[in-house]
Amino acid sequence: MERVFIDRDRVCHNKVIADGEETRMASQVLPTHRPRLQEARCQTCSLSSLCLPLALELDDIDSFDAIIHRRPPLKKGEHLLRQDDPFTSVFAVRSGSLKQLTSEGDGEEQLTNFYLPSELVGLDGIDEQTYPGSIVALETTTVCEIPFDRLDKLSESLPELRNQLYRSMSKELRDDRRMLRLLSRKTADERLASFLVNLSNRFRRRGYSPYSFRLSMARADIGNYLGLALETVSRILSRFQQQKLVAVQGREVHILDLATLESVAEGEGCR
Amino acid sequence: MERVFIDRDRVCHNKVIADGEETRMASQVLPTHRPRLQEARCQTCSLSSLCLPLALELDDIDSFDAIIHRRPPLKKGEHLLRQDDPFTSVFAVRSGSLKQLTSEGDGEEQLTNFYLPSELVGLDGIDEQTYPGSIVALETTTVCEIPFDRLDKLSESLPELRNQLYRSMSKELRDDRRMLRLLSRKTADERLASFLVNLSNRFRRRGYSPYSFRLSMARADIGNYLGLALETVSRILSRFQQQKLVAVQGREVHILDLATLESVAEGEGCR
DNA sequence: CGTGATCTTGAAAATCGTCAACGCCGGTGG
DNA sequence: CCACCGGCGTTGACGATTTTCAAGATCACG
Repeated sequence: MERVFIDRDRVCHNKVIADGEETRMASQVLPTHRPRLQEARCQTCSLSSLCLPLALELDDIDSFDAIIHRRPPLKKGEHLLRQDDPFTSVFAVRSGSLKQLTSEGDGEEQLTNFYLPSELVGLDGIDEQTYPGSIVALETTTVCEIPFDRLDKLSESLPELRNQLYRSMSKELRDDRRMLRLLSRKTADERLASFLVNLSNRFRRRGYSPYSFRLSMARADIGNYLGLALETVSRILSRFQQQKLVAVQGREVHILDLATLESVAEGEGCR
Repeated sequence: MERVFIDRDRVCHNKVIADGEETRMASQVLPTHRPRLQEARCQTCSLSSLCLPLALELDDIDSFDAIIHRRPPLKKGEHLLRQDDPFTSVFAVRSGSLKQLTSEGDGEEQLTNFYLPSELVGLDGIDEQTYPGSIVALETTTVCEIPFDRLDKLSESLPELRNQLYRSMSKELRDDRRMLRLLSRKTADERLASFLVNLSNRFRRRGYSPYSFRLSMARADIGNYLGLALETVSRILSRFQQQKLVAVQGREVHILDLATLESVAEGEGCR
């Protein structure tokens, strides 16, 4: 009756935590003349190798840096923006994490994305000039605001920047397709495994341990995102734990057997 | 036991048929010197108001038109490109329709998108410089090939073109989010209703009847796309027919009660 | 230390998938 | 022209993964 694991296919695209170091830097906004929030510059940002200015020359980074607005940190649960707000900017996550919530008609909200440091928020607002979902901080989170009209203008003269922008959108499209596949063809076990593997990969890319991390989202968020009831998420995590694939307590995750987890995510194993 | 309809929420993003008139124009490729396949120009294309050059001045359309390659029509079942082919171009659908198939690992293929006339194919290949899925014609289909490097170059000097490109990608992102929502939270009935409503809207936008159209895809394709077994698709279409929401015979669809269909898609009605 | 949010676990219900058989349509070939 | 064949679609019955409902347990924060 009970399957050890389940399987069929693979991957997904999700996103989580990582309290970046730069949280400190901007975390207290002094009264009067703002103590150079701006001193956080792209040139010194530890994410610059992952972020939009990735391919730019130093001089060009300066131009790019000049159009950025740093924002005071968002606290857990605060909105960066709300669904249907007019589109003005895209945002790069500096530290912390965000979720995107979309509600249509009356129905409840669908969690359509998690955003981690270096990722761009808001690209899906360009077309209709409004944001298609609300963006909410999962923890203390800092973002860089990039006014889109100025970014567009700048991308005219900086082919590398333009290219990076195209690539960011393209990557998001590709990730979405993976997610479609996950929701359409994967079992609950495969979804959870995919989710964990994806997180692991994203942490690795950012220089964090791919084996130990803290989930910044609740079980309900995970379930909402993966198209599962939160109880199902909980149950399967427990089972993965029994099977020694992971050690989970609360939101702290340790991946014990990444290889097997990957094969579960891919739908190999049984069936 | 049997629910009349089911419901919760709404929308999706899919695509279908419409044998454009320009199919004729390019449909026989004569031997030697090619009978001016090129005579199909953006300036005379009936889709120009929906397609990339949408916002361009006449002169600029000429520049754009100059980089386009027209291709001989694809026959039903033929590949426009295959998954993992190197990314070189994006394609605008002139007539007919296409589907995108993505296979990962060993698993079977997931149908991730349908493409209708005026829509752009291949934008999700920019990032990794390979196409993330195969593109297959659902019927006789003609496309315009747009080499991406030249498009990118041209977009440097044509802000409207650049903008339109951003918007196309952004729209696809937004549609994907809708689709995520569909797969994640909607019942089978809601999915089918969403699918039909979405098709209806897309036909309307293109000047075709939103009430009568022909599906260019098989039930299996619809099921694959919506994350349902093809039997489920069939059953629910039958039920919709009983309920006088639609009249379906084979691939011919007549929408009888669009309003109710929309409310089913939105998840209103019961529950 | 208490209170509410979050998480876990159990049992029952239900939607949907799988298996299977049958019918329809179009095409091909005799 | 008719018959056979294969692809495609329909319908039924059964089974099962997952949801729902419910009750506790644990955690986090004040």
